[in-house]
Amino acid sequence: MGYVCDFCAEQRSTVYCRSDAASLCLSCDHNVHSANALSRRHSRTLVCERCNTQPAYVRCIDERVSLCQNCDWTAHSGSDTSPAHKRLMVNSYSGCPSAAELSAIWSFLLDSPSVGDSTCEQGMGSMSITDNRLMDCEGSQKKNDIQDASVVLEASGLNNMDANKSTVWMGSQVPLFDPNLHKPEQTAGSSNPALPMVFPGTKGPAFCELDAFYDNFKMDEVDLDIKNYDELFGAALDNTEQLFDNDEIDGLFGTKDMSVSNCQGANAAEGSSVGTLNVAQPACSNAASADSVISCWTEPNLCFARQEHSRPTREGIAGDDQNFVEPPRCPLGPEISVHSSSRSDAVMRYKEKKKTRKFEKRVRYESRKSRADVRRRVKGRFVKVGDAYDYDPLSKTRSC
DNA sequence: TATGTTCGTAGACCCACAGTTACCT
DNA sequence: GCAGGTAACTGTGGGTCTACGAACA
Repeated sequence: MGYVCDFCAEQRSTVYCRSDAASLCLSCDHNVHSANALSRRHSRTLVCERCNTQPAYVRCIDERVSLCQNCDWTAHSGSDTSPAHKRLMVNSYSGCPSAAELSAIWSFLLDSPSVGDSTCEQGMGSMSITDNRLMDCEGSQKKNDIQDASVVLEASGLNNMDANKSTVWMGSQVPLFDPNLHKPEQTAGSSNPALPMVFPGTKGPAFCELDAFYDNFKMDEVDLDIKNYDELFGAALDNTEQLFDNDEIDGLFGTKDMSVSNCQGANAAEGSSVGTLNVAQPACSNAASADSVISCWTEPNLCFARQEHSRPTREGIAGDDQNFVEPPRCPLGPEISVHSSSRSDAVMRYKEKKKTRKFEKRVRYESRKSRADVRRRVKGRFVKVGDAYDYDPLSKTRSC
């Protein structure tokens, strides 16, 4: 990873894809992420213009650079003057946005001197993404690939939003979640309250990411009941368990009153608030930026895949696996305003999955199983060889 | 609000019999 | 101690039955 696109190795990298862990130029970004429905779900954001290896999550207005949290901390926590810099959350996007939509998402780039002469601008211009294509993305996968819609929603949300008014802050404390913004009716300028909220610095409309989250959360492979998380993950997820324990579904989808204040309470032991996440230096030094923390939730594979191999105790997080990012205690806060239809779909999928879930039954003797599989039965009971039967597993027929 | 009925779900049970285990000679 | 014989026990899957809780009148 570096200054050049990881894909073509020619153009300057402009955006960062967490799912691919790659920095791409806009042209390659389009080519790569328009390949299929899954790749369109990848959430991308600007690449940090300082280290060029991490996804940017803030835009320093004064310095006109996009920074990852690490570089942001380095730049704005040390000196006396830089903390006063105005910064904007860098929005991420997914789907196949047009150049105009990208401009809307990152409006601050338009007045950036580094853009006009960069491949970024050229990339935007060279992108052959049309609005029709975008609509195709939406239309053809209206149900299955709702994240494509995030491009439209996110951009429209921003169009209606005064960027400077939305989330400008100063100092080293980064308000990832503004409790005032969590209210569903306050979608930061959105005229449609039904639209999912757009949270600067997080990934698009909450429900899109959550949908993927829910999908990945169905861990039939390990036969997980959510209530078993505590057993499996121990104290590392103790607070997370609080979110889920009351009611698996409602806990997951936030229909219970999971207010920000509750989350803060759950995080009290951690010594950091959620409403204004204190970006502690250790987290930065550990490469566990708030941005990556968010991606941890929105990209569950990243987290749980690791958890499959190692129990994520706090010690383990800090020591054994430096790359492991502990799931945040309550980043679901703003995202609990999941669209009702999305929620019902998710609930339906969950119930369906739960219904068909096979509680792991270990077959100790394969020979017995294979024999039982071919044994004839009467009303489910085994019968002697030669006796009348009503069910033959081999022929799937009934003799009487 | 209390009671009775209906419905859905989860879990126990049954069957034959090959393989395993424990015990005896 | 080793080998062989015997009895008791185990564990397989699909259908059925029963208990229980939720929903409704």
